[in-house]
Amino acid sequence: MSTLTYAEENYLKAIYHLSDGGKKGVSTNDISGEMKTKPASVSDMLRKLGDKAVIEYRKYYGVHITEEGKKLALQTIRKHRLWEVFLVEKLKFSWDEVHEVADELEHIKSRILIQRLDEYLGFPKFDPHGDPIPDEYGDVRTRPRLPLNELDLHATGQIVAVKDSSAAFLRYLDKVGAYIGARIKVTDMVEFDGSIEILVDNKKSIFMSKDVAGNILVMQ
Amino acid sequence: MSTLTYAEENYLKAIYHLSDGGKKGVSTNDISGEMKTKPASVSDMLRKLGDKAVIEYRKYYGVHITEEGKKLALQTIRKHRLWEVFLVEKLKFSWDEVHEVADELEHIKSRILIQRLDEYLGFPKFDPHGDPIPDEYGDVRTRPRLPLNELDLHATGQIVAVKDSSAAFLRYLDKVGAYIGARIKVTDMVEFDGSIEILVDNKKSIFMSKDVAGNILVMQ
DNA sequence: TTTATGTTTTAGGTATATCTAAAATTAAAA
DNA sequence: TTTTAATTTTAGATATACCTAAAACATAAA
Ligand SMILES: [Mn+2]
Ligand SMILES: [Mn+2]
Ligand SMILES: [Mn+2]
Ligand SMILES: [Mn+2]
Repeated sequence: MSTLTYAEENYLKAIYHLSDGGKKGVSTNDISGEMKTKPASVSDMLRKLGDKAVIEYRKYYGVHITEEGKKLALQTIRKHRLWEVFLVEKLKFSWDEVHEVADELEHIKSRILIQRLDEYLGFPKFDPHGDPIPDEYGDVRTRPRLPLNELDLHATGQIVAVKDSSAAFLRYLDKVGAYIGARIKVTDMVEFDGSIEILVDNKKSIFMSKDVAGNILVMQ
Repeated sequence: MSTLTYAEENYLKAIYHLSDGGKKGVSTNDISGEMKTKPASVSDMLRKLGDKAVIEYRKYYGVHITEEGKKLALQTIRKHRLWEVFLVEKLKFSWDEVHEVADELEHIKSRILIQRLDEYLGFPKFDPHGDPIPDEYGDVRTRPRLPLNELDLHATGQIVAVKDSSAAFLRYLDKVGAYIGARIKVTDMVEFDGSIEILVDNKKSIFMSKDVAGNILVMQ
């Protein structure tokens, strides 16, 4: 099992996410957009990742992640999400501040560090954005979840994650009082633009656009 | 204030240590030995560090660290030592396991991270090896300390730090029962080779070579 | 004061990770 | 089926961080 550089880890993680966990192929342009590097740089990197057998690369036809690549990507994701939990739970970061720092911390190479961190945090199963934390072996316990805008009128559910975890979106959620774990009920729907009104914890009413609702994931 | 790469931070830290905190000049060969890179690579790096004005570099005559360089080196040292405290105090690492990991963690760029970590750890003043942790502004509270082998017979003191913090030496100290904070008394001295016997906490007697004693720092 | 030795620098090369500009390829439109 | 447009790759640069081998330099020894 060859070891990856920081840049290779970042690309592989991007490919894993873009491929929806290895289900779809991913194009050079998609990766370029995600990584904010030029398509020419992506082509270079894909050749290298192909040589290391973490992706299957057919020129001009995009890439698929291999089993080995999936395993390595999940290790990086595990580290990223554990560090996010640490930052929020222990260092009192807010959930919109953790991403950049975790993007650096995820590359620290030490098996024992991650094992001890996991233990120290009480073996958390989800990160501050509701995303599942893979275990040591790369197993992810997924739970069924769907975008809030797909709920029927009067349906109830619980907010379990966000699709968009940009600082701007997370701060907006803080402002209106939506949070992971909140119990919600759809109290109104506007046919015209798909915007909805929800009741949070049987207390607070929030009105939101379809766009916002589409980035909130709920469990029914 | 230009920003440094990981490699530049590592070299600057080495130069700071080798120069005894900026007091002495440092040679290319010394740096080469410390960094385990070739002298030719060191010359390259010195030119770059000179351009960034963190050292004063006169070809063939070694380098001196500048005020700006000292400040930056102390920031890296601060981060290194805070992470070491975290690893030992929170993640239950032993003091001989923390160095390599802290050598990676020290490069994470986030002011707020270090502030919060410092706070979370209770603003520690010394790392697990007894070395002082510089504050945000690079101020170091030093305390007078001398090698144990320089103590007179029957003198008392307290172990406050180790000079050599290699895993082998630290594990040896664990084995014989010497630790930071221990109160000691020199109970015997062998003229011939400088080896000594000390009494730890008025309980345990330890016999050690001059070499070992020279790597233990005490406060009287 | 010249020579020898050790130290340091330069010259030139490799590997990673990026870029721009040009060429190649695929896929869509005419 | 040919042309066009979009995508992707290659070619050639740049920057960092290392290397080996050769040249330059400082200093200690003769
Ligand atoms: Mn990253
Ligand atoms: Mn997250
Ligand atoms: Mn380091
Ligand atoms: Mn230390």
